[in-house]
Amino acid sequence: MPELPEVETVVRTLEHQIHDCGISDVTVRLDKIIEGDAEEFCRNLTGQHFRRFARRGKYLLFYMDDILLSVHLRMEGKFWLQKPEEEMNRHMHVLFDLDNGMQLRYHDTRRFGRMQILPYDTDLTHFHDLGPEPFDDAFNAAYVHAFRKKKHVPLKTLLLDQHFVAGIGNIYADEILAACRLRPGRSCQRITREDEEHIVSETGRILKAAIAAGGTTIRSYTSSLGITGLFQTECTVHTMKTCQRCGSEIRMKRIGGRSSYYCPHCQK
DNA sequence: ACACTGACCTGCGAGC
DNA sequence: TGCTCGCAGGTCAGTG
Repeated sequence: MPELPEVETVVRTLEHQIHDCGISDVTVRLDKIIEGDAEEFCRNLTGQHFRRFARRGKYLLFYMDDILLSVHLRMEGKFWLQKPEEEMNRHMHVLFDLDNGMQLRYHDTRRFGRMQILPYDTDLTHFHDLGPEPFDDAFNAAYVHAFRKKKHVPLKTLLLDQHFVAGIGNIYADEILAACRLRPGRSCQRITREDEEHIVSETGRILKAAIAAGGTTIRSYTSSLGITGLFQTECTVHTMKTCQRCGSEIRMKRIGGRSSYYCPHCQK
């Protein structure tokens, strides 16, 4: 369940670990992970180097010598940097042999993740029709106002809409709404200008704090091989039993098919 | 045109 | 103990 902060953590960790590493061979063990032809994918990547590391929404972006590799981890995708002789399991679907003797392994129990080769100069502004990055100036109260006025959905659904803003997932959507004291089921038609400003500021504040928390684990990663996020660090409502602010019992309701946690006392 | 639902997948834990 | 069932959730195709 990697959301923006975890993807950012993975990007930074990999940049630290495999910057400028070359790919000597690629093995695809599960074709469906690859968008397009798997053999062509392997051919295109062989001989390329990991030159630059970036993120757009929940997409990992690896700029190679003259192509772009985009990876979406979806729910359970993870990268492992291991020695080729280390034990393999049935969930390791794509293997990148590196010229430093290590192997970068893509692990995904639920097989939802996807990888794609794109032109180096792919326009990221309209990439997968993603909305603005949460830290971009384009994500401001006026933008929230204009977007939400066209929609008739609960606030939770609005925050999860990647066309609205890129990178928020189920956990942070709940946390942002708790910080704004807004119920996830509240219609996005029925909020104030002040609420719009809160949504912008709390989104930025919470995601930045989460990235900073993810950053602390990067250090522990240097001694470990798995690259996963932490992100259950500072939840106030999501999967909690009682509200951290008032002690009320947290309620769970399904909104837009997702479980949504909120405090009935603090959130209106 | 918009909003909603189910499919994609596997592993895990609750309940019988 | 061993089975079934529901849940976990990001995204998109399909439906109303």
